[in-house]
Amino acid sequence: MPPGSHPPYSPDNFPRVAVTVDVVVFTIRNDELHVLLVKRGLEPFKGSWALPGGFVLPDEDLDTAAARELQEETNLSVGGSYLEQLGSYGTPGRDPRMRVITVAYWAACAELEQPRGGGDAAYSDLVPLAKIERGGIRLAFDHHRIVRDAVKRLRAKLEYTALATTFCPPRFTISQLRRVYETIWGTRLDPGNFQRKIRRNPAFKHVPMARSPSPRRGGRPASLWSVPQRSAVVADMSPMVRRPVLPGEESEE
Amino acid sequence: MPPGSHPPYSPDNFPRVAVTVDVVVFTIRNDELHVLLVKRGLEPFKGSWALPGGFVLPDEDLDTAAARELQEETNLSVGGSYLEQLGSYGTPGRDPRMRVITVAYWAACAELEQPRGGGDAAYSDLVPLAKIERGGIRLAFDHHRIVRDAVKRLRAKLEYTALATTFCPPRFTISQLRRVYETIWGTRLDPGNFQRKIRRNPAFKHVPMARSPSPRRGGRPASLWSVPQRSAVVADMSPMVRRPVLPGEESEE
DNA sequence: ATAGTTATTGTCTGATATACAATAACAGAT
DNA sequence: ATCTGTTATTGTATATCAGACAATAACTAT
Repeated sequence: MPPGSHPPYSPDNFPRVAVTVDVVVFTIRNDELHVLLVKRGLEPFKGSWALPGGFVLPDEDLDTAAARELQEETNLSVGGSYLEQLGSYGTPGRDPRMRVITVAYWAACAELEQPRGGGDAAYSDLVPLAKIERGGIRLAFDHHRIVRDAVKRLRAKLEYTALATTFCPPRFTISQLRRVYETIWGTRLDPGNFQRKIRRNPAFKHVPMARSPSPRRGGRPASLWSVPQRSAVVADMSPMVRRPVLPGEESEE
Repeated sequence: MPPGSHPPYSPDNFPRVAVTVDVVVFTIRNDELHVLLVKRGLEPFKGSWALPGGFVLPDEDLDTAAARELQEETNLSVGGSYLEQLGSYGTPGRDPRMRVITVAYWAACAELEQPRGGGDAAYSDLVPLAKIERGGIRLAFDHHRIVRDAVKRLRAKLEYTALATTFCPPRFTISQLRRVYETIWGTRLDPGNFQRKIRRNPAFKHVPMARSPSPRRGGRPASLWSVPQRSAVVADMSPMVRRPVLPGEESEE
């Protein structure tokens, strides 16, 4: 067979491959970025943490499969969160049993209830990303790489979209939103400049009359904002500049 | 079966899926952006244009499969071009024969020789993107959507990387590079400001002594530049702003 | 009333984009 | 050699914007 030829293209003659979707679900809890993981109950990697995921069903679109996995693991409708395809991973041997190609997705969610281990997962939980990045958690398959890629994309996307709002409730204060940036980027942003940045962006709408509920430790109550157009969340916005972490600033307080 | 359950995960029990890679190969010819297409010789969509692509081989990584397809169709080593995963497309029914999920890639190449129809393609050719965007070409499967997504990504990536250089020879003039931007964005950029922009970027190195060969119709000869670090091609650069097309400017000359 | 805290607005400075003018360095024609 | 046309490159002025940081505003708690 000359190089470049392919096996005949018929339903009975093609390489045997399984296709799954895996989802990197991000949420913020206690001002820390967390990722939803499941503890594997079966070999291989039994007992390791892994990304929630599973087979793409025979008549299911990829996006649908990812939304279903997200739903199954979080009991959260996709409506309130953001879900985006990250990329596909198919290095031979990534699953020791057989050839598995996974289409990875990532999701940004506001406030998740404590996971209860739905689906076929033995157990699931939110794990601080810092712990994963520090290498404190062994992930199954190539899921460490997938998480790394997802975090990179998340951080990049905050710069030029209003995606940070998906980590907030529908109505939020500008400070809450700033906190999201600071948490995910690990930086500190100037409150005044951030304020202007948001107010100048027409995608953000003032919620009239509304004031932030009970400020925790005093302070002027903040006005509430929302992004009425769901589409505006991913629309380009003038870039939010990512400042480097100042030494000693990480461990403040 | 409760909702959220999956079929048992074993080599003999998983949905039957075929996985292919398709590549959107971009190149510039006569100051026009072109896409490499193949004319299908077999049903379905026999006689239609389609993206070059094929099965992922049993022991092949996804990137490798894409590079192989690129190589087969262009006789071009991947070294001289840029290849990146675009995303996966797996809507049920996108291939009428069976469930096929394709991992799409896109590539940017300088100067392709006239395609000769290698691989299993009946015939291949470079087609002006404008013709595709105008709807003047019927593409097989969901390849129209894939091309649209690839173009979007290409245009976006020019803004904040030095990727435009992959459409140029190893040593190029700043005007050549500007032409690439103008061609792909369909805009006109200020020569003076563009010049400064490039010169200020440390990724671009002056080729000492070298002058551009024979200017076509007179004019001061330009100095030559290169991007020595391959990695710098995809490194962030200060954004190149995309200007809207001025009315009547498209059809100038 | 006072101190402490967060929200919001003002101000200043430096960097950068953009428009556009001015030079520089060539080819070709006269 | 001079003049004209063309492209490359440098200058300049204006507007905008980010970033630092000061000043108010509007609360809570004491």
